[in-house]
Amino acid sequence: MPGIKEVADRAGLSVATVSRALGGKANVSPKSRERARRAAQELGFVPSYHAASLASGRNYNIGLVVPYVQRWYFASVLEGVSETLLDAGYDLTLYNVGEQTERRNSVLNDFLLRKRLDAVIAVALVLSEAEIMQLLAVRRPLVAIGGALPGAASIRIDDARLARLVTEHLIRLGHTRIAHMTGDTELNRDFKLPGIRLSGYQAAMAAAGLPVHPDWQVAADFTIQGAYRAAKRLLGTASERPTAVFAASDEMAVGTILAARDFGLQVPRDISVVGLDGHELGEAFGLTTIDQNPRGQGKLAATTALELLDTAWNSDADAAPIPAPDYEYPTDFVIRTSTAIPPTKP
Amino acid sequence: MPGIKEVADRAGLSVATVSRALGGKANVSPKSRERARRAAQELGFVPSYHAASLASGRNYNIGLVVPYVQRWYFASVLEGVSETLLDAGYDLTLYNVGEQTERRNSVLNDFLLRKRLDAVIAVALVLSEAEIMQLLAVRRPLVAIGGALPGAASIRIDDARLARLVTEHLIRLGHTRIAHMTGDTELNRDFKLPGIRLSGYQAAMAAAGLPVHPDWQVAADFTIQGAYRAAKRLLGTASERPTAVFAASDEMAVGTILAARDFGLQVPRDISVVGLDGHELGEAFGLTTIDQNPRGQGKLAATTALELLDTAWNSDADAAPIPAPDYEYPTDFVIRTSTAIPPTKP
DNA sequence: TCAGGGGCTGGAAGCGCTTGCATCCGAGCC
DNA sequence: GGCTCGGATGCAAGCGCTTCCAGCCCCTGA
Repeated sequence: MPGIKEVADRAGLSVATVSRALGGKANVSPKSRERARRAAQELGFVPSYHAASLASGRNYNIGLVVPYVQRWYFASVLEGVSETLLDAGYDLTLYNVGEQTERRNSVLNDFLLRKRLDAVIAVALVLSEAEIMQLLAVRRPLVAIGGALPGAASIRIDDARLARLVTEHLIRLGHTRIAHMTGDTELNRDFKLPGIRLSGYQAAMAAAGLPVHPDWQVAADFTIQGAYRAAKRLLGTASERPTAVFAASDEMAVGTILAARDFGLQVPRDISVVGLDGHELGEAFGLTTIDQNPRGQGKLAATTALELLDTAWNSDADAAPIPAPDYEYPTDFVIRTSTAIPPTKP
Repeated sequence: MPGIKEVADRAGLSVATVSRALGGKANVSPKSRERARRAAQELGFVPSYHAASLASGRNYNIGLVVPYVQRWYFASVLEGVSETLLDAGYDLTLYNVGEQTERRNSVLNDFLLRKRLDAVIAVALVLSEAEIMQLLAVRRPLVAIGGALPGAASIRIDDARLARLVTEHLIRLGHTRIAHMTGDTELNRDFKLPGIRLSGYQAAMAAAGLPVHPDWQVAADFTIQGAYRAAKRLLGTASERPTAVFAASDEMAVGTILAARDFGLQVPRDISVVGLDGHELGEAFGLTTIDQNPRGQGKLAATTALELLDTAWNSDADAAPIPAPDYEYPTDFVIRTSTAIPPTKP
């Protein structure tokens, strides 16, 4: 495998000049640059990232921490981040930490801090203050999506407000018996999202003076199949069946629609269903939802991380800490055909 | 940030001994090892991966190349790989290359060869012989899943045989008008899987002497929503409606079931549907399918890569190339309630 | 004409580890 | 008791780059 030395020899230049030439640095004559390029090309030279990182302190590698790659939201964020980073010539190191706190911690300690990541993007990650301090102490950009981390840059949507919005949509249509399918937090107590969306629902109901029957709050695991089972319970046994369901995710909304169909209920004639996410599947089900475009959020997060890195590298090491931006990502209320006025009493 | 030098000073040992102690190498007295450990602990020392890699040639980093993280199959493989690697203390560098050949190539050239990956796991990746040579030339383990690469280790299932199996299941039930929903290869001509499963279907039909009506072969993009649209075309316009559909993936099978329901067709009374994959969603739909456990395949692929690395590092650099194992992953025929005997003619 | 200055270049010092080699020491042996 | 042997240790040479710094050359302006 050729090293930069071989390239230098072949180009008739010094190692230093070749390094500058290939690295796009200034102070290299066009002629030398071209010679270096050609020599590298001919030898099939590929610089060693490790050596370059060691010498320069830059890694061109950003870490992404997600709890569940399998789920639509996280996979979408991942996709967005991946695309942006790939285009920028950065590597993406993925930490799919799952719900086990233990693994999450070992990831934080053993990996994130090992000086090989330039920045970290954390999706729906809840950290203790000490952990955040630890991460910020290494002076690397930290970007949070789907759950802010104090001190870190963040891309977020106002989940409480959006949850309230969709609930109000149902209320405005005339519904009074509105159920909510929330997220299961048994497996991961750190996962705050379900609680936030739930609070938006409750706020809207309270503001409208509507009762929330305990049976109308069910929990599922954010998957279609989980929601399907939960909705069967909801629609099968609720003493007074709700006329509308707000599911905390589109996948769960779809599961709910499927369960409703199984009971012979027509959506939206007999029951209205709304979700919140913007899942591609929503269209096939005519699902009314709010599109939060997680892929776009991922792209924005990656861009933000890259920008922060740029600023960091172009400023003094002892300069004031860079202020971390906080973006509220725009969302889109998509009204389709899964919502309508409630059925008139038979 | 403390370096190994600080640890050595604090422990009253040499840098060399500390390195050996923390690296778990032999020839270190228990006492020194303990002292080194404690000093490292107290200083919060974290070794620099780059320096270690540069010096040792090991990266503790494995690359995973997938076309679409968003899809169930790939996300599942990713999950399996990720879990195994995390447990082994390895990093996972993800390359979500998408369908663009251009990006795929730049990934191969600029990233994979940059000496920072110990091994590469490629999912459903089709490479030219030259590309494979290039990858193997760097003498790093290469493991393929979902599409073998000549010369590389591979984890695979016999897609043609399995496709034939599910088709035969329908034939055995008495179906003669069996449609097939295949994969869309427009976006990515490299994606061979749809063709292979299609051939299994055709083989089974031919062997049974059954006709394959041109209208009975439709294509979709492997998503529920895509299959839903395609199935609407299939079931809406087919001159003679099929009594059974074999969808090339579970997601497409689900889309087909949804479309059938929209036409007032009951599954399996009016129409039988089978998939092939083992998607978690299958259970909620009573889907008959073959479970190929991609998560398990991912775990096996990671394990294989780690084993190959072990062997490589414990053998001479000039030793004979390590034979690449080829595993056929076991599958599981899951018969549920989406298949039954065909309806009797009205 | 000559000093000054800026653009290029190359030498060499690291970056922070790992590891081959030489050294040292204590235990076991004759 | 002297000698051998092997485990434990430290020294120092890298790993393959980047970048500081000094030096060179040539162009400009006085």
